Amino acid sequence: MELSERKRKILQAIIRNYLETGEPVGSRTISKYTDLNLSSATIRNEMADLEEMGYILQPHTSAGRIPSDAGYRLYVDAMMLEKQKEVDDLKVELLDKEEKLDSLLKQTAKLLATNTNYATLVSSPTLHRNKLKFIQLSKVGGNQLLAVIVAEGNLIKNSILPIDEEIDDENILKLNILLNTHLNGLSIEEINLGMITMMKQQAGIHSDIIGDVIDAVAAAIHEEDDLEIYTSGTNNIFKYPELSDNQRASELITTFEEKQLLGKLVQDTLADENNTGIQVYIGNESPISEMNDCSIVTATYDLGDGMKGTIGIVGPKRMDYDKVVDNLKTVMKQLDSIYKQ
Amino acid sequence: MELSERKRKILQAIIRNYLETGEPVGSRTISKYTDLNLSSATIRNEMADLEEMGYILQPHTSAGRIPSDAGYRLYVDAMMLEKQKEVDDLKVELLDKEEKLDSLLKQTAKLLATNTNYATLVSSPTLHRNKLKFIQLSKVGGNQLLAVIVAEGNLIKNSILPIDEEIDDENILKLNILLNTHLNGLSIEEINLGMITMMKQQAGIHSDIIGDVIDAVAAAIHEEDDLEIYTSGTNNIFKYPELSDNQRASELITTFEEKQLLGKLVQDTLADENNTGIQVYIGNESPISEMNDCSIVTATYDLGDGMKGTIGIVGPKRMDYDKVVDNLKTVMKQLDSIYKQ
DNA sequence: TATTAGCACTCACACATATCGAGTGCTAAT
DNA sequence: ATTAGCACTCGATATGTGTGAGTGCTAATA
Repeated sequence: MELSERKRKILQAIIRNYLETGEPVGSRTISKYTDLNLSSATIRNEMADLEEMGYILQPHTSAGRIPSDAGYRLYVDAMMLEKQKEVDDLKVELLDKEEKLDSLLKQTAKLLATNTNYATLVSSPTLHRNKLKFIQLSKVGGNQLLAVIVAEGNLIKNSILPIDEEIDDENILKLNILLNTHLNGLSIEEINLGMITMMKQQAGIHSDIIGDVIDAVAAAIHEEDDLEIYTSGTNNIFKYPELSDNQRASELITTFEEKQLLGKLVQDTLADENNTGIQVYIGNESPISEMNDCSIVTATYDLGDGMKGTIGIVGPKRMDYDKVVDNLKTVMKQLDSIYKQ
Repeated sequence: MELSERKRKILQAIIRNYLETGEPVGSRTISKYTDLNLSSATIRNEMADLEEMGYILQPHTSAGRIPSDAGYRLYVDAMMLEKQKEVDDLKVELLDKEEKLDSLLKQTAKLLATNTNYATLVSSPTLHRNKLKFIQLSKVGGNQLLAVIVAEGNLIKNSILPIDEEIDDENILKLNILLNTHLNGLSIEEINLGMITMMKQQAGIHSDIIGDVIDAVAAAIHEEDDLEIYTSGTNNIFKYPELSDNQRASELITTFEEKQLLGKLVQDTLADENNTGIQVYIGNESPISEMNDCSIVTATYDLGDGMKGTIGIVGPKRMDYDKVVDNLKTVMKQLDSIYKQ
């Protein structure tokens, strides 16, 4: 069957209405709501068609219609197309400049949560792709070394390395020079076994201990530093009855607390390179099965120097996509401008 | 009125039963439950007395009785007294040795949550009271310094200091020596304005920039580094109907997400020095008003070197105090032994 | 005097029943 | 092609009715 212009309008009206009320929408409502000047009976016929086509469904026999995932998808795609032209300057409270990146990201999550009334998450950038800027070993206590690793974007990682044998200051100095001359400027992915054996050789393997330390530093560099994810407004899910029955709420809360589950989403978003910056997952499209009753809108922020991360907004399928996308765009713009100074 | 031995037994029976079932307890139940061999009528009389004394209450006229906060308090105090003697060796899965403190604490929270079926929180130690062990400044990039501050217990803090003017390596070396000779071994609280001006003088105020850097380091040291709090098992609150209506659940979830609210609890617990290690807050006794419908059991862990933190377990007022206390004690013991190696 | 049997009473809760109204699909008229 | 009209469906809401666990009180009992 063909999706006529009229059907499109009716579908859109149904969705708009449902987004607002959360109640199934009846034919009479649409008959008045739109400027089509059609009777409810006609609408009913069209609705029957739309149902057959899979864009809407009836929760039970004598109820109105609600949008199906496919219906939402159609709607969202159309909206995104609109938005591309639009350079909407939404008034959103400004993010404060924060000295620390993590405060900034936490604040971002909070701002979006209060603004949109949905649950939000923001991932911190990981230094995997970043270039090493600086490495420093220092003695702390008799049998421990502190390794400080700084990557571009001033992402810092500390690691305490236990050592078996005392190392004198001179050797530490040598090691520092060795490490920095070889590794600076490389991205973490580029540091492989070859590099490491090469360094060991150059250190002159006069003592095992030096080799051990080099290994330890390499390990520290590669160590999966667990992706930080900040969440906010989890409690917002209680504002939407369709998400807040005990079963569902419990699952969602758990997902938000066990942040590593959200990692999937973050990776998924970052992986998709060719996107315009904003992605929408509706219901089952979500990479996180616990969120199959939700919609998720994500965006990738880029603060330069390889500092990329993900912002996500999670709400009911009938979320106000329009508002969410606007908010995300505005926040991205703000993040961008904060970085540029 | 006097709290006779018999009344005490009846009260205890009521509480025990209510802890299990969560339902108001009737006189007939108690008549059989205990070995007192009293008829339900007698029990009823005693119950009327207990109610007058404020230890139990009736949710509505024709219902059984439930314990009041005062009743719980009596019960818990008696139990704690018991426990003091008891060296209970509960079988609780072992914590793994983790290289990183934060993983260990996260794991602790999780273990306790799955074991007890309540929500848990664990605070990381703060370095306020700890002695400085080591400070290091390094240049990263043209106009930025990296300050690494290590305190006893290997608590590490990084701070990027922006500087106006280039500093040469020689001066950085001098600064490092100056900072370390003066500050090492002091606790953060001991570093005051006097110290700082003293250092500035000794540095010879030949250049403003040195003074600025010293100030920045001092600021970095004192900077409130926000108390990390790890939570787990928040979803457990849904297992207790008295906590999981939307209103209450939403509040609790928010409290657990906005971790700084939990800070109050942590401070409260740490402040109380003279305790045996475990504290119980029942209902309104809680320092967090959002948790007035809950009970909270807290303990202070001490990994030595001033690394103290708080563990908390939050559940309904009818929580299994016995089990919770046992679990906490066992976990403390395990933490202790992990540290000692 | 302390305990208990007995009885009238209360009240939440479960269940059945009736009513209402928003919504539908279908048919026949326009 | 559109629409008025009508019978029908079904969730939601209100209403009535029993049921049972529980109570307090009184009078009998040990």
